[in-house]
Amino acid sequence: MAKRKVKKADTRSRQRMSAEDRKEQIVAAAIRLFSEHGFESSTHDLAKSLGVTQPAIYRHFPTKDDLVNAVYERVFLSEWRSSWDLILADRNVNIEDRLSAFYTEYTRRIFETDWSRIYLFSGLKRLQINRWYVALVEERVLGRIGAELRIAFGYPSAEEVPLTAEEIEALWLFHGGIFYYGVRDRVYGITPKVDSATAVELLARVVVGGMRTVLERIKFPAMAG
Amino acid sequence: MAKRKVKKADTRSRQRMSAEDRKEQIVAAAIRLFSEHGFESSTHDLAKSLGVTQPAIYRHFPTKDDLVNAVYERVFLSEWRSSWDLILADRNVNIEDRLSAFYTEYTRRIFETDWSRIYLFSGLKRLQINRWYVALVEERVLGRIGAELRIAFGYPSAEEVPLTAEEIEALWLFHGGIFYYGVRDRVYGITPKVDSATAVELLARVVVGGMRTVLERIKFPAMAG
DNA sequence: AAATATAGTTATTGTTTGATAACTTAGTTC
DNA sequence: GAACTAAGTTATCAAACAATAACTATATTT
Repeated sequence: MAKRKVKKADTRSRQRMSAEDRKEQIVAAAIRLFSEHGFESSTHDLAKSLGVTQPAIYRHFPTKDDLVNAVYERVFLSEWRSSWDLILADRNVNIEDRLSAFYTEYTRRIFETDWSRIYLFSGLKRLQINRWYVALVEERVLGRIGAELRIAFGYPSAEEVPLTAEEIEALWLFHGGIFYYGVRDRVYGITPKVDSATAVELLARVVVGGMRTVLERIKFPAMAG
Repeated sequence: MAKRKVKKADTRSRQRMSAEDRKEQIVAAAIRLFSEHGFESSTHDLAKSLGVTQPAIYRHFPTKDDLVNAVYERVFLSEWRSSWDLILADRNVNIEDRLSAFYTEYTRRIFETDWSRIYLFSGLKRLQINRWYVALVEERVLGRIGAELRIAFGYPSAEEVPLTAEEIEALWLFHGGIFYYGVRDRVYGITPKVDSATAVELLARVVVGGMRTVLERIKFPAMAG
């Protein structure tokens, strides 16, 4: 990988890659480039970063749009780790520690520089894929956390009394809060004063403290007194 | 404004604007265009939206970059309302209501579609202006709120014991949370299930509940017990 | 009403961009 | 080892872009 650049002018001895490998490599380089300069980055620059000519990209992707879509898929459709669900569901652990453990894992993904920047670049286009992702978070993260908090605090379960819009929205405040920690760091390039582990601990703490206050003010029909 | 388009071909009767007015008009149109499609929007499209030719813009702005900077200034340097400071400082009102009132006013600005989208577009460029704005928020919003919470909860004042990095970061979680409410709505185009007034009320509630928990765990040197 | 200043136009330029066509050569198949 | 496949190149294109030059016509000044 480092050696190729040396034999720059001598195209005769250039290594050729399998279509599959090259395609992967192009997507990976595109993610790096797009996350830094947006999806308007030129295919010429992309090719340069790979040490190939610009038409070479068009052998693997019919249009630039196809490449962009491949980037979306690679970034957003990277599989949802089922271990994340398990962390939240483990009632042997207290809820604050579960939240801390979950967000430690989850932020490992969303705090990746590439991930958060690509997410915002695409979000600004109001794409369907962002709507889909937001719905996913609401269902698999916030819905789960909301349900566990109900149990932890001794309120009716989410099966008995579905989570209210206020509960979900309050959970969005916290979720958005930790996401925005990553935005300040990775997107704006402003290093926060506390490291991400501390931020996650703080998050777990304020979720518990804050949601207790939210739940106190909800009138649950089936409750005594 | 509506009439001009009719006499399209007849340049003889076109109204001319003063340089000052036209400059204002161009900036206003640029904010609309850039907030929707980013700063890479073409000067041709901008001119079209104004019903003038593209070189006309270059009479008022030497380069596109100068226009972009004019947009930054207009969006970010819109004056800081001193009434915002007063709302937070009024100790005759309980802290939750103050927070609610403050964020009602503050979100009126940051939830403007133009504002939040331009903010993110420029943030993705890691511009100095975003660093400056983040520092402003930290000082004039979070610093103030943190200080008032200390008083409200009976802890040592921020003058006696400066706010800790954890306190500021916890306040960032909430602030980022409400900002992200606006992002979901205005940037991604996904309408949240509760309106912004409710979101602000929830915010005030969880700030009070959450920060109480955060402050409980801080060891204040001068405290008895 | 002539002279001056200037907002806006038409026409054009040099670059950058996504994309295509025709060719070359590295690797594989028989 | 000849024939074939396909990864990659060179050369080129048309459209879109920021920017400039030269001109036109509308105000304002005198």
